Amino acid sequence: MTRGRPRDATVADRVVAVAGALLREGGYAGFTVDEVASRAGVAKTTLYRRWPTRDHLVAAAVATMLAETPLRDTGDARADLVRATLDIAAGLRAQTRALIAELVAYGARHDDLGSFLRELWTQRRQAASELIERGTARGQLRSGTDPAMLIDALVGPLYYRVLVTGDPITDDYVRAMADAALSGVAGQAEVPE
Amino acid sequence: MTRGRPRDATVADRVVAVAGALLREGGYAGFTVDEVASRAGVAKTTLYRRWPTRDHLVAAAVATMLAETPLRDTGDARADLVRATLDIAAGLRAQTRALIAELVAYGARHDDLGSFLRELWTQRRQAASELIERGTARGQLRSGTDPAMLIDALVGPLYYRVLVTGDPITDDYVRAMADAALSGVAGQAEVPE
Amino acid sequence: MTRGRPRDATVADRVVAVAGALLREGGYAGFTVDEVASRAGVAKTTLYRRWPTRDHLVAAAVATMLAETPLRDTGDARADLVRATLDIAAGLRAQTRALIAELVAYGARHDDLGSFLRELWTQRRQAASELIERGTARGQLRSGTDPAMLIDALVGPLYYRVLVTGDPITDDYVRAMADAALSGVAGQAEVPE
Amino acid sequence: MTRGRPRDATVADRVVAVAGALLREGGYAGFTVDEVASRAGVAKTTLYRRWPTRDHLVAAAVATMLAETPLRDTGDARADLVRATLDIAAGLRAQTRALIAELVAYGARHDDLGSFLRELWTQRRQAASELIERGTARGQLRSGTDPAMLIDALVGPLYYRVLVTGDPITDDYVRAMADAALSGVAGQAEVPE
DNA sequence: ATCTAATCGAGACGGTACGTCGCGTCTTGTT
DNA sequence: AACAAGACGCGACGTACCGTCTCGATTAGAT
Repeated sequence: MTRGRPRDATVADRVVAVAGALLREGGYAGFTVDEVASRAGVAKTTLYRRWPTRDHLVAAAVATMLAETPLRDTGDARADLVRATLDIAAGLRAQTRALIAELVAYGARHDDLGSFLRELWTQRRQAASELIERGTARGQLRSGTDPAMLIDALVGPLYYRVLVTGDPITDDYVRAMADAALSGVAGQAEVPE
Repeated sequence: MTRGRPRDATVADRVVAVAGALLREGGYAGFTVDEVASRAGVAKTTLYRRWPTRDHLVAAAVATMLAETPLRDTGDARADLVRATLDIAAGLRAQTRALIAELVAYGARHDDLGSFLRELWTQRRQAASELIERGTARGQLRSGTDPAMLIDALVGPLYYRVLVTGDPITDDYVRAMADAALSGVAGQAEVPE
Repeated sequence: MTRGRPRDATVADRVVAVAGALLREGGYAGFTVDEVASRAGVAKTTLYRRWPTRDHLVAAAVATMLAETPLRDTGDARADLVRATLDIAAGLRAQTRALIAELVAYGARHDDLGSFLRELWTQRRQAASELIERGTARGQLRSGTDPAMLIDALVGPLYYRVLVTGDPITDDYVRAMADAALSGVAGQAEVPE
Repeated sequence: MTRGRPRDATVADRVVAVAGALLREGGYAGFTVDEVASRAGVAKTTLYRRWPTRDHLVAAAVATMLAETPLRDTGDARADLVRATLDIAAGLRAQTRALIAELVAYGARHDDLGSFLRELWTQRRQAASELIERGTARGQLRSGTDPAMLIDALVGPLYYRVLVTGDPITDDYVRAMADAALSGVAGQAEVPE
């Protein structure tokens, strides 16, 4: 029973695309509502009708930028985890350090964006946790392995390097780190090359 | 080339103190250059003579907030490392998540700040590296341990939790993680970079 | 090309009124854009959208302060001219010397203001010129009278006293001066320019 | 019994020269104490020791800029006055309109500069007055001529054109105006070509 | 076919902070 | 003492962005 002019469905797509581009170009600081509106050929009013705040818009843009890297369960938990870690590393390398850092920062400060991002990450961790548990059940990982800790051990160093030290994350580094984590946290099995 | 009136040494201290206080009170958003200047009893001009940007000032304030956690070498490398990691965890817990994240973000975006911060962190990592090497020489850590990787494995998960997931960092968590890292990474062969 | 929200017509009036008041109170020095905005209940942004510079605003204010002295043509050109000159003198006396001088100074320095003001003055001179020509046609002024020179002779000394010497302009002075000009200049042949 | 280092006599000259140059370049607005000091190779302190205010410095600079055009008494009062008026017109043409206007404006606003300038002008008017009185005594000007009014009639239109209308001041204009003034204010004698 | 109501583009508006500029004072070491 | 150098307090300037508002012009479903 809705009346009046219907919303233009193309607006959201255009805006989010522009927003993402701006974020990549100039980071959070170079991201201006006016600029987004202008580039997307959209009035600010229209924009604020959909996203109540600049940060909401940022969140929307980021969500589409963080493409889901699917987590496959091939039956070999170790190989799958290494594979997934390599994917994450590749994703981190693809983005600007600055953008990731700023997202983290603003996520920490603004609850809107923060809870949104945390939920996004939680989803992925959940999938990984289940994969780990299946691996543990199959005896591929040491029994008693805490999934959360294993994930931290695998992914933590990557974010640490990206955000804090700025050191590069080579695939070799990722493999070595993953092997160590899987031996240390996950068990004593010899490390397969 | 005479010097002119020397800079008032007390200014920096006062300003940084006030800036830190403001940051703790209201975070990045509640941090105003005018307010800092006014509370510190300093002209904005004077302030901008030392820190060219609001962000530089923020960084300076946060840098002093990250208190030096001394790294002791008692002869027991494992125990010292666990101790140091616990200290770092305590330091992270003491700060607001947001502040650390924002500091990281500035460092990523602004090169001068970034190199300043990276150097700050590099210093600490250097000290830890030497401790690890001495421990390896004493046979307390597996030979061939790559210090950088060990440090990443110890500290990375902490920052990851603080910055990304927001999960709490209990001492038990730190100990478990450290044990895993020391068994896992400490036994790995050097990783070519 | 639609128009967007129309400008609030009351803004200009309020602002100019406040600006004039401030000028009268404290002169050019006591005139602050912030203060004008605040007293007029207007954002500084709005203010700068109309007047690109403090000086433009000052000019606008002063321009409205120079009230239109209507020039009547009663049929007696001599009497009308003396009357008008007395009115101008009264207007000059009413203003602060400084304001008029500053207005003139801005006009001299900034071309946009200058042409604006010059046009304003030209309008009045035009009306006076026509009156003079009608008077000449009626034989009340010597034939061949150059209107521009007559006006200069009538008004010039007034501005000179106000701006340069600071001597007072009594009505007697104005009358004597006008008589002299009307006998002297009004009888001169046209001056080639 | 003065002790200590004597003042550097060359300072004043250098400073005033630089100040004058700056005034001519950018007018009152483009005149900065810091810039003067820097260009003159002088410390601001030194500068403020001599001129307590920016305006005092401006006044000093202007004083040297307004070169005295000597007023000669050849025995022919009419010719001498026309000659002097032409000199003044030439002087006005030589300066930037803007600078003259600004001097007038700031003279009107700031008493320091104002009284200084007024005294400067008064001196000249005094000389002219005496010349007029001698001319009157010699019967070359109508008896009862008010010197002040005659001067106003001669010079007023010039300043008016320069400051207000912006119209040019040709020598023909000056002569015609002077003749008219001398006939109107000074007497009925026929106008010599 | 018209009425009606929501949407859209455009841009003005209030607000808050930013970083800059100039003035006149001060505090050094030097001559 | 006077000087060069330059830090300092102060106050205003003009700009940038945010989120709200008020317009006129669309654009469809309801009447």
